[in-house]
Amino acid sequence: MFPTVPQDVSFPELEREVLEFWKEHRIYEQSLAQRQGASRFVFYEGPPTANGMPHPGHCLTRAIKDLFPRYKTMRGYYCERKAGWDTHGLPVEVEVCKDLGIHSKEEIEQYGVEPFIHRCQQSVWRYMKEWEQLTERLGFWIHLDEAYVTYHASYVESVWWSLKQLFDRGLLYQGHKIVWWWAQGGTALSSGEVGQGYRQVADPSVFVRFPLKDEPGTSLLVWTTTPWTLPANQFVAVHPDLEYVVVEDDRAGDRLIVAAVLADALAEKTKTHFSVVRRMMGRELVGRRYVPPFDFYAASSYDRTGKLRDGGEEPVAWRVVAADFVTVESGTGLVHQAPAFGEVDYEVLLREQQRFVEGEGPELLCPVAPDGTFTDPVTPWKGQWVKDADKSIIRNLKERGLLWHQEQYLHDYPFCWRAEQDPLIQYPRRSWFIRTTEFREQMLENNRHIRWLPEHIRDGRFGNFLESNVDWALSRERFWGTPLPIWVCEATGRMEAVASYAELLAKPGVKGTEVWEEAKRQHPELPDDLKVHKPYIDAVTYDSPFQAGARMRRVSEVIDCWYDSGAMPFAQWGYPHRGKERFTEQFPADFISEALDQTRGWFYSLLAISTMLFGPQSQEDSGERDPTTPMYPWPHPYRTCIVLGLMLGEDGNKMSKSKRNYREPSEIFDRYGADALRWYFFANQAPWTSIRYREQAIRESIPEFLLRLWNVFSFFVIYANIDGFDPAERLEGEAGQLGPDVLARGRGYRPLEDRCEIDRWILSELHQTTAAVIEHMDAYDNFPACRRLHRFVDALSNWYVRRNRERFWSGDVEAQDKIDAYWTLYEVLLTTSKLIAPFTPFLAETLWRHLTGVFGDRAISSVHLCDYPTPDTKAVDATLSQRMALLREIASLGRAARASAKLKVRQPLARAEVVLADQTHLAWLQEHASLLSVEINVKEVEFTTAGEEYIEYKVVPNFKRLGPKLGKNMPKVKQWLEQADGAALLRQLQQVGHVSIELPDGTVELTSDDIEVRLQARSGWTAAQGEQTVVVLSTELTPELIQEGWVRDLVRHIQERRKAIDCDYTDRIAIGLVTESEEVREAVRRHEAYVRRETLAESLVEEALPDVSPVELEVGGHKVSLYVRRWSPADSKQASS
RNA sequence: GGGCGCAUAGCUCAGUUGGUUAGAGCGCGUCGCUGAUAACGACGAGGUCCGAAGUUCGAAUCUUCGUGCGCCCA
Repeated sequence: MFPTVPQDVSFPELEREVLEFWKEHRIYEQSLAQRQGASRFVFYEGPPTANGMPHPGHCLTRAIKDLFPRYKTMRGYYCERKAGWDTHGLPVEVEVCKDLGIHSKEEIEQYGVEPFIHRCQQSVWRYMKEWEQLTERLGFWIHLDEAYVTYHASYVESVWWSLKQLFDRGLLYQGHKIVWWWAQGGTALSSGEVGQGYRQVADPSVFVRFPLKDEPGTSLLVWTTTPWTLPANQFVAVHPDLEYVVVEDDRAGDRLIVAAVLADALAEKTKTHFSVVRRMMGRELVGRRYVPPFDFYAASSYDRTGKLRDGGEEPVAWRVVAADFVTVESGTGLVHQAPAFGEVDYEVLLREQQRFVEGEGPELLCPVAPDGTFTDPVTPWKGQWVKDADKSIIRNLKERGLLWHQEQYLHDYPFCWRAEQDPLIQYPRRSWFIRTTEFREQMLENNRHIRWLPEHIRDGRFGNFLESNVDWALSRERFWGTPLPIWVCEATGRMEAVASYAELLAKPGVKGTEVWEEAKRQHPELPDDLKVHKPYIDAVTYDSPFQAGARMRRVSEVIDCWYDSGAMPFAQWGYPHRGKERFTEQFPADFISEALDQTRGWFYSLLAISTMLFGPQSQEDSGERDPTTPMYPWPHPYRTCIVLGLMLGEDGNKMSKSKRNYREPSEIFDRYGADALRWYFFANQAPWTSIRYREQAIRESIPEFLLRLWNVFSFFVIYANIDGFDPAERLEGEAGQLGPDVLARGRGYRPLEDRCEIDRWILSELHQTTAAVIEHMDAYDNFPACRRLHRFVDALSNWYVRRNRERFWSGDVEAQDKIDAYWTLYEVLLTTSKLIAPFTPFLAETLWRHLTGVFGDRAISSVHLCDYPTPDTKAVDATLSQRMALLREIASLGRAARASAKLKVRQPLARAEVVLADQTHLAWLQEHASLLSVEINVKEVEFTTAGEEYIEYKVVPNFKRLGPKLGKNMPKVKQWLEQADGAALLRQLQQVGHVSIELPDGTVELTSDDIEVRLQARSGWTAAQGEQTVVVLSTELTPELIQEGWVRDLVRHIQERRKAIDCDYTDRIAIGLVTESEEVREAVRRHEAYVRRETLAESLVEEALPDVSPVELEVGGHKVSLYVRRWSPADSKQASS
């Protein structure tokens, strides 16, 4: 006996049982163990941060990450799944600062770096439990207890090793980076933080004359909203392809140069008039020298020149340069450049520096201290906060006659998100860079070998990003991160990188390790991982190899945590200090997947680091590639990457907790279950389309798929139990995975070819589905795979079971046809549970365990330990599938025809005539008329291809075939066919084999392959038409047919009563019928056997049953009182006596 | 401002190499079926396939331009 299937199934409840089963029997571990030694399928987990709560978007990522490893495992691969956590970085520091109620770097230092770091380390795990619960509840199989953690010492040391490689190859260098700087707090802000602090303010907007050096009386008119940056001016930028004009200002009488299109608007500003003197393109201005607004620097070096790389000399600064970013949206078309205080300006400086021989080009001029006050040589405002100096600077310009115009300008400007009064400024900081630009070509080449899904990421978003690669700004002036492992000689400034803590300890004259030892003594609970972190690592110094007596001290920075995550292919194993073998086995990854926002994040950091480390030596590396570091062919470190779309909330906005536009994942699991959520993700759209999270759609995946399959399963169990069909009792010995080979040993299991057509059909569908699912999944395309599964379950439920009910519920228990039906459905259900296992692992497991439990230990205990089914091409019968599809279409037309005649299906009809466009399947359909007659409840079905009585033939060209042949004549042929007599045409085709059409430019011969026949029902018939078929119904009703309809109505009412009085499927009943209608009584008498068979009635009497309350019905317009009660053993005795 | 993507039924989305009746689910209405079925089936209403131009015998599909939205960057 199969375990009884619960009446009201609760998927969440079943899933909890499955989770317990998996845990108790370590199914995941077993699934791995049994693939030990098989080819590997390598998966990398992109580490989430447990510092924030997981939301439905994370469920999608984790569901996809689970799907393919499960699939590949069932397909025979060995797929390890090591979890990971991203633990470093500013977000963690910010959380801790929030708790402490502090903000600035200074405040952190006051609080103490040491206790601060301790708090960071603890804060990392804030939502760990939620993440682990979600992971497990979703059914994401991954080794959580062996997760890699980016702050762990072994991880940090791996990162150090990689950085030392880069350092030794000359790929790490120091430069400037222009950052958004909070001067009062002494800290840079991340782009996220800057984004939060924008607000609209009015700033001074000034138009300043920069007189041309060699053309007295003519000035560049330059615009800026940050007057305080004017003392640091180094260039003026123009757009090379923009037209500029020299104008005479009627008011002032001097000449100005501005962008041509802006001239009028500018004149308007000062109510003056410009007369154009001369026109020129921006590029003609390039190189012209001007007098800067202040001479703090120019006084001493205005005439300084430098040697250019391609020969010649040029003044280093205060000249016009070309730049594409110049626009005419506002200002004058000439842009003041202060490279110290603008990121774009700084790029201009870098570009200029590139043109000069090293050391000869312009230097960065920065007369502002980190606290935001002016320094030397800007003596007049020295010590003043730059923003406060604006007014005084403007006054100064005015006094010297350089200020052409001044106004207020409303724009968005960032302020510190915590200290709202403090405007941020762009400010240069010393920073460490990785020379990634030198690997641009290699990264692009590597990228070309990656399989991206969707494809456009490769040449689109990601490719473009690589094209415009800039050096990776690696360092962060923060506290909680991987310390940059570079030690500097305090005397010579020379540096070296260190690859591990052990290497550091082995240095001569090491001191400072006691700081950590002391901390550990005081707080024994501190994890040892902290010793490689600030502040402990900063205390470690050693003797300089560069100068006797000098010490080596670590630089103060930590690194960008994106570098951490990109190092995971080797750092997760602690490579190369340990785990060499693990690394080699698990590199590169076959598959990774994250959301689109990772293009510039993890996808990039992985690719960049791997390309530099494990790719060939770049031509410009100044050092030597370490020969012990392996080199890999492209692509690495990942071969396939599914880029998931972003998930929006219910309202179409970004998911946000405060907007409550989504429900917590845990609640979704409780309401609908993990399978419902997973199926919603997998089966509703390609994973890379951005999706709108819809709870309704999650709910719908239950009836649409899960429940539909469940009902088929429940149907099978109910009848198998009633009939005592027990596969375990029919099958001796080992049952294993219960594949076709095993089932074939079952008693009564007949080879496919002996079974009836509909059994062969559903198995053919099953194998076709299997083949298609495998094909799609091998291409990482879960969406079409799910559609095929969905279609199959629909066919199973709505055709196979529906059309085979009688086989299950009537007849001899041992009849071969019935046994065939059981074996067929059993096999289909088993295979289906394997097919869906990677997608909806819980339902699959429940089905499997219910279906195979009867075998006890003889069968594999979990579907996830089975192999994925393989299609048997011999079982596939494409013609049969096609024919059955046609039959289903005809049935559907039959129902449509009934509906249009308002004849309900319970009313039997005498005849249906099916007219077909061609006779290909005619004979087959005739053989299956009975299937149809039951389905649409007609006594007789006839098929014909000659139905001119009911229909008209319309002949249309086969466009796909004829198009290339006929070309421009296509419309003429179409028209000709439209006008022709379809029936005559068909006759001619059948008899002669072709028709000839005369066209102005020749004759066209058409065979029957060149045309398609469409049918159109003639009016006046109860008919429904498809493209190739018309179904015509005979609507004439005889008294016999009407009576039969009544009886079927009655049977339905009785069945409803059975349900209402809670009868078991096999319970017998007694029926009493009381009606005044002799016609109804006669109908019942005539069909008594049928009624009793259908309703399992032991007795059927024309009187009231004692002690039973009747239900009042109407049958064919006649009142009927119906009495139904359960038949009891006592009744049997009475009856027999 | 640049890059990438998206735009198809009231809603959420499919639509295979261009082929002539553009589909599904949900929702709505009508009818039906049901002793596996919180189901299911049929029918109906609902579409300028974002707009314009082009290529083609033929365009939701290819090209160009434009509009709107999203994301990333500036």
